[in-house]
Amino acid sequence: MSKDFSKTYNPQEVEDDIYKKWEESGYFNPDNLDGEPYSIMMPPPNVTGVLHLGHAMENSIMDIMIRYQRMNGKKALLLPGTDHAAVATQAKVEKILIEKGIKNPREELGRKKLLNEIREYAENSKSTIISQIRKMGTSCDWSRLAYTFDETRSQAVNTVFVKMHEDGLIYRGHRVINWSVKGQSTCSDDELEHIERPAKLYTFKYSKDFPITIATTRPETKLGDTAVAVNPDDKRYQEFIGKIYTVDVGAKNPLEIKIITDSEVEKDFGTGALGVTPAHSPIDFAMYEKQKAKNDPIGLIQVIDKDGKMTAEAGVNYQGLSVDKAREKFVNYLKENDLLEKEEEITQNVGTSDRFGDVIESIPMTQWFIDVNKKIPGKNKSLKELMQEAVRTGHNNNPKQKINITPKRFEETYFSWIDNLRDWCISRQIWWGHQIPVWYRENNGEKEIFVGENKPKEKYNKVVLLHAWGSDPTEAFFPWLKKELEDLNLHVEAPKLPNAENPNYAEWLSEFKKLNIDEDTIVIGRSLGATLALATAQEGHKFGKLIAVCTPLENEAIPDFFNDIGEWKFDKIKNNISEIEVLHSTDDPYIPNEMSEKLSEKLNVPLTIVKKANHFTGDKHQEILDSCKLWQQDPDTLDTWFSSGLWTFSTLGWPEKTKDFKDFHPTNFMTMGRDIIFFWMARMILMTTYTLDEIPFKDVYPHGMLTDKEGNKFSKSLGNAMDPIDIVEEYGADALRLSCITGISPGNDLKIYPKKIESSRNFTTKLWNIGRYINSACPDLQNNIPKKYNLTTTDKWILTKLIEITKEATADIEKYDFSQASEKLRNFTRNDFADWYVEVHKIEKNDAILIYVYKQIVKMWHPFIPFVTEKIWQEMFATDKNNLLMVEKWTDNKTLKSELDNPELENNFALIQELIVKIRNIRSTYNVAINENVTITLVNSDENEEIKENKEIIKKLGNISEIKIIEKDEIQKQSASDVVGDLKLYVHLENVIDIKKEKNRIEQDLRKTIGYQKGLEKRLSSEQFVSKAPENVVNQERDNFKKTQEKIIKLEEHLKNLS
RNA sequence: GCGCGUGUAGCUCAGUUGGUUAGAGUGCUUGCUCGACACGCAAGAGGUCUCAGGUUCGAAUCCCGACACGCGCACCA
Repeated sequence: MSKDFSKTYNPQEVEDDIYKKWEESGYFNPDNLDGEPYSIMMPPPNVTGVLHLGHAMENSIMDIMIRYQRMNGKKALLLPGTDHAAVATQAKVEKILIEKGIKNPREELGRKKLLNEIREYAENSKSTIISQIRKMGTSCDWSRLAYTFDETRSQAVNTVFVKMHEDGLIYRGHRVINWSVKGQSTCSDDELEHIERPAKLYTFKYSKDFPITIATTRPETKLGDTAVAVNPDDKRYQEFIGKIYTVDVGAKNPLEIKIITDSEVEKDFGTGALGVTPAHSPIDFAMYEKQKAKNDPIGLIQVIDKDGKMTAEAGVNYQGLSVDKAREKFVNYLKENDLLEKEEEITQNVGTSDRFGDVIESIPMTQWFIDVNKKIPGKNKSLKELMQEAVRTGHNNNPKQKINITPKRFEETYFSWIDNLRDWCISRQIWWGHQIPVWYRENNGEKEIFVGENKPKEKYNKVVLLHAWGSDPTEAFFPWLKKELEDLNLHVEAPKLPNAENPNYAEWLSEFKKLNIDEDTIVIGRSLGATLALATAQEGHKFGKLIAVCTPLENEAIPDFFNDIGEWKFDKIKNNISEIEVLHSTDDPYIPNEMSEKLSEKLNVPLTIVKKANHFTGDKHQEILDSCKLWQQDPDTLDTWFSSGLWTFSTLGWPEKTKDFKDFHPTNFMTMGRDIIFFWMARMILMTTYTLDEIPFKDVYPHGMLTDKEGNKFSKSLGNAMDPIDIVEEYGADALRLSCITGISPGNDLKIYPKKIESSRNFTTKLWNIGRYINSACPDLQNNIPKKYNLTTTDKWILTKLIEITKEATADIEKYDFSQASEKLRNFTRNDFADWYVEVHKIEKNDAILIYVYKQIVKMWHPFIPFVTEKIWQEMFATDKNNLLMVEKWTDNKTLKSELDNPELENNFALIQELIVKIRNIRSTYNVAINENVTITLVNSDENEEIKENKEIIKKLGNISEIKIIEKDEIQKQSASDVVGDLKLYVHLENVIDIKKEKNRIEQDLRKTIGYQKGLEKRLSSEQFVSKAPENVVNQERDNFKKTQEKIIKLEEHLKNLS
């Protein structure tokens, strides 16, 4: 095998090849693995751009788990995917378009074009994300790649929506919702970001003779007040309760203010009375509903509209004003009328939209909601209760279906969130997302509604738009219409008929015949366009429906045209067109009303008069669309978390009954940013327990956020953003991965900075270089430990440690303590194996043990730093080119012990180590150069066998030329001395010994030792300690005392001899 | 306001059920090319474990309080 060991490991040169090799092996795909299934669904990154460091951490965590499980013989699946991220992506693309100069993308582009723009952006982003995930070495199964907005996932969304609707859990309701004026959409309670800002609190009366003073920070909303609420126990206001006062504050109508009670009102805050504005405050709206339930209703007046402007209800003085202007004006009104009592500066928390950044307005609207409190049919449990149960006792109280959250404290956070949870508003007015699977149509004045997984079948599926006078229908004829119709997924043709000046019937007819018009077609024609359609029907051309708008049957200006049509035969027309509607616009400047009247009369169909069918205005008029009698899908889209909530099972092909679903659900492990516990984790639990009657995952690990060294979150605006790919390119993916998990503790933030990454990189190089040494020092790398072998002290020591560390690292990974695991492995690899065992190997040359331990180390490191370990494996240990480390067996403690087959491992190496360190210390103190010969004398009174056995090691590592061992202590002149366990050490330093320095050194040691001994003495002389502390502790301390005593004697002796 | 987390070496963090003289990485000092590694090796300095109280024979660890920082939640009109 070729050995490719460069001096430093170059990740840039090997990572891509290694990843390719893994991918081609097929082992990313669990279908090619055996064993028990183990699954993790990757939290799908938003297609709003590129991955950031947080994703790198998430990928590291998941990949450690999946590689570890794969090496443990599991059928391991890490399923990758991306999230269309509804509002986030649309907001992002709109921002880009605005920067490009498109002022109002929604209006200027329309639904279809804007969606195309977003789609294009999303696709780009997706492919970037995928390549980034590859770069990080994540071993996910690309053959199962999913996207929240693809066909399969959309099917799951619709299926769940319909099921919830059937169960009455999804309803359409008119309620106060959170409205972003800037985004022109609702948002859920969780999408609000509360920010603190200074505000003014105004205390005032509605009118001079109104008996109660109230306070508010939003005076302009007071134009919509319908009640004043006081605490039922408040003595001050008893006499007013139930009374209605009519006040005129300048709104359209005088306000009818009813005095009501509500225990939520705090007596001690402000005046203890609260002006109730049901339309513009969720709390006030709740009061409105409570009053309604009590059969003591209060009014609801909407004074702010969707654009953040005052409505007509607010009165002529306010209508059309912005909220801020109206506030100013209203406060002025109060001042002028001497109604304002107080004006105070306070700080206030306002909810802002987390995506659009503007202050959220509370507005009453009809929206779709998920009822979290209603009992699910057949369950006697609400969605809230399902969510609680899964984490508290297990789904259906089954402990095996219990979700464990690491760290545990997040369980409380989760429960308190559920306690405060209100019905979830799921409809959004943005376009990028799953359109709500509800269709409406107008049928004979009746609104029909259809809720289903797929669009109901249309009667007609094609539309042809015809205009007159050679105009381009897409420009002159209702410019919006083509777009609207196409948005309904219809095939639309809009041909321009020739010869504008003098329309020629024969010519038009031949053009008409080229069109693909049949019984599935609706023809919408205005003026001569419609006339032409009638004429062709008369000639025998059959089609589905004609909507004739302002249609002339004769025209003096172009007699030839009508002459060529000939005599109208209305019976024939009616036979060939299955449905006809006649519309006339009141302000069409060209076609007189009578024409349409005549047509409707002749055809015996009603004439519909519409406003503004003027082809020059482009104003929408719903009548034409309604006339098509098409199913129109609810234009709203679903909250993005609706689809994310289905992620653990929609990714497995549900609602199809797939094998994947059977094998891999519930998933074993899930991780996500701590910040989306509510958004996502909670929603997955809700959706999955409801839909599948099982939990989505067994263990969930919400991780903290990555920050820079100062603890700031990474962000573009702060300018501290680090691109994970830049890091991969500079330091390698392994270094990035290792940095992302060293120092994490569950749920806490983690600081990451270049020095840390460098340090991780240095470690991977270290691991590589150990391999490089072994590769050059050991002739046979396939050398296995022989059946019979004699272990030296060092062998025993390193194997004992290996067993210990294997046990601990395994346990740490099992409990998701990745940092602990890697830290232990790092210390073992560097401080024990490299610094000591490898050095000893240079003397003892026990290749088999060296290789064995190294192999285990490389295996254990693989989940953390897969590239360098795989490369080492390929260079050193792979038995053939298909042998990959990624599917080698993770060695657990049990197999390790049986492989070693040596029960008598023990640790006697510590003494040797200490001795060597002391020798080095003395050498260093006296600046003894390496090439200078130094000899030592050891007083080995207790005949420590290890010393004799390991003389060579002491010599080599301590750089000693000779060791003399004596049994009885004799004063060694011209030497430095120390005490190591039972041993006394003399380092002979004939020419360099400095009595003063040596005295200092010993005295310092002595001082420390005596201090320690005194502490021991105190403890041991305390009767309390001796009688109450456990025996083993007391004995240990006694033993320590004895040893310390001996050490002190030796040190004192030496000190005496020095003087 | 309520809740949670954190506070240990200059910096970033470990520290198991309380039990010797509190550890690692990094930085710092000193010395080094000894069979791989200067992205390295060796030796060393560096800590009132935020503060105050309590429980205990014994506290970085458990309890109570204070302070600082961070985060989450909240309807103070």
